Amino acid sequence: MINIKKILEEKGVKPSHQRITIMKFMLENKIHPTVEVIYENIIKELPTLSRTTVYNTLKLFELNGLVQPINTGDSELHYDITLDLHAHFKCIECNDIFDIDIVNNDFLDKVKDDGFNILDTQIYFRGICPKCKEKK
Amino acid sequence: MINIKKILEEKGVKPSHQRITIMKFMLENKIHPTVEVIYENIIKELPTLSRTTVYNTLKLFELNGLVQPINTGDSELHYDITLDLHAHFKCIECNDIFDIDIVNNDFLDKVKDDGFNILDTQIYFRGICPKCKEKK
DNA sequence: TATAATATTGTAATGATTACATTGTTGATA
DNA sequence: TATCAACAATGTAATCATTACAATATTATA
Ligand SMILES: [Mn+2]
Ligand SMILES: [Mn+2]
Ligand SMILES: [Zn+2]
Ligand SMILES: [Zn+2]
Repeated sequence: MINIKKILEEKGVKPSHQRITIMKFMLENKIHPTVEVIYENIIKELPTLSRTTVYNTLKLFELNGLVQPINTGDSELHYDITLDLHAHFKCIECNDIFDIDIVNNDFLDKVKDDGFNILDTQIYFRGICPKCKEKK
Repeated sequence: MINIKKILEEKGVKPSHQRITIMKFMLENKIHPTVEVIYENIIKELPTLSRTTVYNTLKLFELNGLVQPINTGDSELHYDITLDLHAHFKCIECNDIFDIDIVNNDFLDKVKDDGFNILDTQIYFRGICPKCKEKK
């Protein structure tokens, strides 16, 4: 049983009821949700929740290194609770976003050697996932 | 001297005056421009040009494999006339977007082996470019 | 030329996100 | 415990890139 309160406090985020509930959802549902998805799932538990609070909270989490934003090119921004370097695969059939391990990151060295100071790396694939491929 | 009309026709795009001018700009300025940047640069030459036409034209180019959209996470979409697989580096100081060669793409094989059918690959770095790094 | 097909234009609508003002909550202090 | 300040949550209005749509212009065809 993880202590969500402690996780927030360690990053300097005051653990309000809403923030704890949102962080709990992120930790228990690693599906790269959008603000809307988070809102729809939590509103049952927190009937007075405002969409603005979800927007504010995710931005606050991002600012304090608790989540990272994932831009898949569609209109809504996704958020990822997993912070270590990994790629994403978005299936155009089922719309799921899969985590893809990066086995070796030698390709970063080449960029650094060329004098670029890398602060963030995003690798993103679009295509058809194994499950949807089989269905056809 | 390249024949822009032919480039468009080969992809099944009728070479109107506006489309030729926009394609010419893309070919002569490989800066990953946004719709707004394209519009601001071409309006001098085509005073009656509408922003909507630029939006429509770029979408048409994209649909016909003449450009690819580049999503850097900021509000506006960028377009790239270079279509072969390469990465992008956006400098947070000067906001320039640099092309980064991908020396080997073995990492794609791993994903394909896992049963994913890749249709598009985007690799994106954020950080500080060599020039801006030197200035500090 | 007449007519149909296509392209361009300008304005209005959309929709995700942000700004802002108000209200609510918490925690320290007297 | 009552007061007060700091902070958080809420709801509505504004923003802004993009798209939808209808009107007009241009081009191609007969
Ligand atoms: Mn992920
Ligand atoms: Mn490029
Ligand atoms: Zn799928
Ligand atoms: Zn720079």
